[in-house]
Amino acid sequence: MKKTTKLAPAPKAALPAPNEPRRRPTINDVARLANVSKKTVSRVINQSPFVNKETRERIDAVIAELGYAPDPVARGLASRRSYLVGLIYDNPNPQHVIDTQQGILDIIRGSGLELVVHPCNRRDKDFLPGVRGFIDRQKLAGVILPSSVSEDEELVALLRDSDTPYVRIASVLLDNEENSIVTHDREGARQAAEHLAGLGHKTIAHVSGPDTFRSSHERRAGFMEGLKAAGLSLDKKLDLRGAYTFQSGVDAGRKLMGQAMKPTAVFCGNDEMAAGVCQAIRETGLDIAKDVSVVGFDDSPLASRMWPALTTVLLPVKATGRMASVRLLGDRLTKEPLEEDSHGEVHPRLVVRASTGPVRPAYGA
Amino acid sequence: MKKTTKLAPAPKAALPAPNEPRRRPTINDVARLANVSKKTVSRVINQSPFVNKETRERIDAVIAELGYAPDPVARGLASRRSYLVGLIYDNPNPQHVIDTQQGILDIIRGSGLELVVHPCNRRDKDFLPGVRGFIDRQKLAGVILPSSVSEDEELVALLRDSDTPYVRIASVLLDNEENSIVTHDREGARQAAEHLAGLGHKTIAHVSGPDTFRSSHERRAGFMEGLKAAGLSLDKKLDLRGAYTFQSGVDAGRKLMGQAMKPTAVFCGNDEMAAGVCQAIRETGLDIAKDVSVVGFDDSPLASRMWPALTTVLLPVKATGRMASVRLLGDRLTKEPLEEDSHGEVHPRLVVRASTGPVRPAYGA
DNA sequence: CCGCCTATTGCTACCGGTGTCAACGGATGG
DNA sequence: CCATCCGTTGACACCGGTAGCAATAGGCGG
Repeated sequence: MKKTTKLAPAPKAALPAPNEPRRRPTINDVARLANVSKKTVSRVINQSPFVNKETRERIDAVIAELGYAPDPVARGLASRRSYLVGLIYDNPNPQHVIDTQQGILDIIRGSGLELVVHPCNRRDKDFLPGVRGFIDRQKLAGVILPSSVSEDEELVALLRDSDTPYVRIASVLLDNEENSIVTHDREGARQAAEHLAGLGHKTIAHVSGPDTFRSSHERRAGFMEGLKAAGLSLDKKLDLRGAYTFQSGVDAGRKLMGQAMKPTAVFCGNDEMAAGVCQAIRETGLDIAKDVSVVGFDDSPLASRMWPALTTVLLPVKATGRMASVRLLGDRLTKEPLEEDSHGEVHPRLVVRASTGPVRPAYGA
Repeated sequence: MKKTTKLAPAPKAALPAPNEPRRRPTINDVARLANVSKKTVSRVINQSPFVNKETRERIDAVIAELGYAPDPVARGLASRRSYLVGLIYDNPNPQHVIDTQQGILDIIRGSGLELVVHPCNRRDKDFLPGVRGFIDRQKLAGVILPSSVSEDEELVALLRDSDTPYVRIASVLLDNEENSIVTHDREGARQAAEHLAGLGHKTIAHVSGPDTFRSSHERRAGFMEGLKAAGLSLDKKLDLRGAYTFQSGVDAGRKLMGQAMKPTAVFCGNDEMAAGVCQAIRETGLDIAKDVSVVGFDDSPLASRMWPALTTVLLPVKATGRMASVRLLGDRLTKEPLEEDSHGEVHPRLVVRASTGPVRPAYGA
C-alpha cells in the first residue's frame, strides 16, 4: 500500500512525521485532502442536505480512500449524545436477556452504534442512583427496557428527566405507543387454556409468576379467559404462585401432587417453572402427558430439550428486541428495517409438543 | 421547560442563565469553586500523588458537594482511551455468554466502566473488518475474549496492532500468563472418564465438539487420559464428532444406538449434546442411567433441569469472566478484587447427578 | 545571601468532532 | 443596475477533559 521508508533520507516528507505509526484519519485529514473546511465534511457525514452534489462526491471519495470513520467519542462529546444504546435489565432469565440482546444487535449492527448492557437489581437500595449514574454519565443514544424493568415508573421517570430516549417492552401498553413494544402475553395464555380444555382437561392448575410482574397477571388473566370460554374455572387449591424459577416450580408441583385434589393438567407462567413442575410430577412416579399434562410459557431452549418436549407458548423475545431498536433508533439506522420489525407488537403462539395429551379418565377425580 | 422570551429585558442575571435547567457540573465548576485550575482537579480525580493534601481535600469536598463525576466521553476523547470494556464472542451458547458477561459485570460494577457486547461470526467474510472497526473506533479500555474467539490469532493480532489490552479465556495457555485465563477442560474430562470407569463401564462412547475448537480436543484428550488410566480405550465406532449443538447430539446418539456396538455410557463434549444424546436414547425406549449413562460438560442450567438430572462437569464460566476482568483492569478498579478472582485459572469439577449409574451387565455386549 | 532543588500548580494547546452565524457568489425581481 | 434571496461554505468557539511544560514558592547547602 503505502511505500514510505524505502529510500533513506525521507524525501522532504509532508508534515506528518516520517514514520507516523499509522494514525487513524480524522476529519481534518479529510478536509485538507478534499480542500474544504471540516465543517463541510461534518455536513457530509451527517447527511446534511445543504451540500453541493459535487462537493459531497469529492468528500465521499476522500473518505473512501482514507477509510475514514468519524470518532464516536468525539462526536459524543460535541453533540452531547453518545453512540451507545443501553440495555437495562433485572432478574436475568438468561435466555431472555440473550434473546433481547441479540435482537437489538441484529438491528444496530453496522450502524456505528454499540450496545452497553447494564444489569441492575431493583430490590437493591441504590438501584436508582446506580442507574442514574449510568444514564447521565453516558448520555446514551437510547435505552431499551425489557419486561423485567419496563414497569418501573421511577426508572422511566429518570429517563424522561435526563432526556434519554427509551422504549419499554411489556405485556401490555404502559406508555404511549411511540415508545412501547407490547407482547400480549394474555393471548398466549388463553391459547394454552383452550388447548388443555380441548384435550378434555377439567381439573387444571395454574402456577403463576410473582405478582410484582405485570406479565404474571396477564398470563394468569389470559389463562382464566381461556378457561371461562371453555366453561371451566380455576379452583383455589389449584391456583399457586411461583417465582418464575425452577425451584419454585418444583415446590408448586410437589404441593399440587401432594394434595387431594390433583390436577390433570398444569399451566405454568414460564418454562422454568414448568420444568420444575415436571420434576415434581416425576418424583411421584407419574408420567408427563400420559398422567398429567404440562404447559409452559416462553419457549426457551429448555422447552425443546426436555423429555418429553414441553408444550409451551412461544414468545418471540428476539423480535421484541429488534422492534424496540427500530422504534428507538429508526432514523439513525443505516439499513432500512424490515417491515416486520417496525410493528409495535408481537403475538405469542402456542407450540404443541409432547408434554400435553388427552385427559386420562382413570386418573384424578 | 425553558422560559425564554417571557420577560422583555432579562434582569442582568449572573452569567449562568437564570433558570439553567440543572446542568451536570463539569470540571470547570469544580475548579472555580475550589479556586484552583482544572488541571489540579484533573490531578485529583486521577489520583495524582503530586497534589497537596489540603488542596486535595478542598477539591474532594467540592466534588462531593456538587456531586461531580467526570464525563467519560470527554475523558475518552482527551486520553484516547474510553471507559468501555468489550466482550467479543461468537457462537453464542447463550448461557456461556450470559455467565461471562455476569462475571465481568460483577467486577466492573461501580468502577465507572461499562460493558459493550459485540457478537461476531467468524465464518463471515467481513468478520475481521467488522471487529477492527469496532475496536479502533471505540478505543476500548480492554477486550475480553471468551473461549469462542480466544483462539483466533488474527483477531488477537488485530488487538495487539491497535494497542488494545485484552485477555483470552481458553482451555489451555495460548499466550503469556498475563493476559490469559486457563480453564483446564482436560482435567474435567478426565474426571468424567474416571467416574464412568469407576461405575464399571467399559464400552464408553464419546461425542466431541467441532474440531475448530481447542476445547473439543482438550476435552477429548482428558477423556482419553481417564480411559487409559482405567485400562480402557476408545473404539473408533464409539468416537463421534458433534457440533456442540443439541441437534448434533441427537444425531450422534441415534447413530450410536443404531449400531451393533452400543455403548453403556456416553461422555459428551457439552451439555447441549448430552441432552440430545439422552433424547436419542429415549427414542429407542431405553432408560438413561439404568441402561445407558450419560455425562455432559459445562453444567449449564439445562443439566440440572433435565430428568434425570445430568451428571456433568461444572465449568465455572462466571468466575472466568471475573478473573479476566481483574487481569484486564486490575488497577483501574475501585474495589480490591477478591483473592479468588485474581488467579489466572479455574479447574472444572465433576458433578454427579442422576444420569449415570453402574453398568448393567445384561445390556450391551 | 544566593543559586538550585523539590513540591505544587496553572497556562495553553490540543483530542476530533458539532453548532452558530457570518460570508460569498450567482440568480432573481423591481 | 442594484437590493434581496438562496444555496453553500467556512471561521471560530466550544464540548469537558488530559498532556506538556513553564511558573511559583519555600527549603537547603554553600
